Amino acid sequence: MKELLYLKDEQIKDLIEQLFYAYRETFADPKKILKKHSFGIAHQKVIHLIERYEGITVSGLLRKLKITKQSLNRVLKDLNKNKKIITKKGEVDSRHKHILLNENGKKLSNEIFIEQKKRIYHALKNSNSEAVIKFKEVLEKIING
Amino acid sequence: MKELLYLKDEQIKDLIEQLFYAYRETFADPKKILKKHSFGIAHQKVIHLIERYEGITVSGLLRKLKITKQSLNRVLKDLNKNKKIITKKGEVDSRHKHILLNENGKKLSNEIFIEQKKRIYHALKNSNSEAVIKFKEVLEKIING
DNA sequence: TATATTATGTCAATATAACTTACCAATAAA
DNA sequence: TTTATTGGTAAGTTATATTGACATAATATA
Repeated sequence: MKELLYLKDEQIKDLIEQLFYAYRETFADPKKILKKHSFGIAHQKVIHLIERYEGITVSGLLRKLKITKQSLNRVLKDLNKNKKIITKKGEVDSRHKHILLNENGKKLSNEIFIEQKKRIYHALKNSNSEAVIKFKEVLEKIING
Repeated sequence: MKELLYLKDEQIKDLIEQLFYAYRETFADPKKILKKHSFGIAHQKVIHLIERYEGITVSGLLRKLKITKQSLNRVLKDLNKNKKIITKKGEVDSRHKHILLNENGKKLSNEIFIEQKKRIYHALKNSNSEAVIKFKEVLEKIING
């Protein structure tokens, strides 16, 4: 039977640690830009999701972020007050509130992405396409338990 | 010239998002165990590092965690009060304080790891060794900017 | 139609993890 | 001897999130 070195505890611990560093660094990169707008990592994540899932509802955000609505509401209020988002009442189900970035928000979203992109871009550029595919595959498996 | 699909913005955004989910889920798994000891994710990270780098110094932890010493000190005090760690004055440089887990701490560290391991283990088990190697390679590149 | 559920919002209090600024003592290095 | 490093501490603040309770409107279901 083949020895599965990468299933050894030390390897797994190493991976857990690296996952932490990779997450932290990736999400720390746009800090300065956020600070200029008095925003933090919570706003960053919400902006990211609104950009990617245009028209996402409040409950949609809650499911993705896994935070309480009180917590999310603070962030949405900030984004609203600073004129980064607009909302639209659901046409089918008028309880739904769909959230979108306005021009101002799109601009900020892009500034954030430019900063965050650098690190990932360089990492992927220095890897081959197969490595990137494998990387995403493993990530996916980690997420889905 | 070859189209590098994985370098497209949408792919990079996807990856950023997945990195967040993977980190969050991985570090959320041992929550219940930590709660039993009135510890949080900050304690979890410190315990992890002390276990992996036995005898690590305070400044060593600070470099890895990238937090302030006031913040770290709160955690170390908690771990001390709850008899999870011991400290040793440096023999070469007596300014250094080396931190180690005692039996109690090792036991807790292991309980935490068992929970955290499941998710990663299954992800790796369902990937081939090459995928795992590639995964770590890309992670490393992300960390090192 | 009456009732239950869902989606959203809000108030109040609390917790966790971090921060800033400042200062101090011991030790080691230049 | 001056300077830098290592560690500790005090006081106050901020960011993000929590719990629990309550409220309104809209939709779904019995």
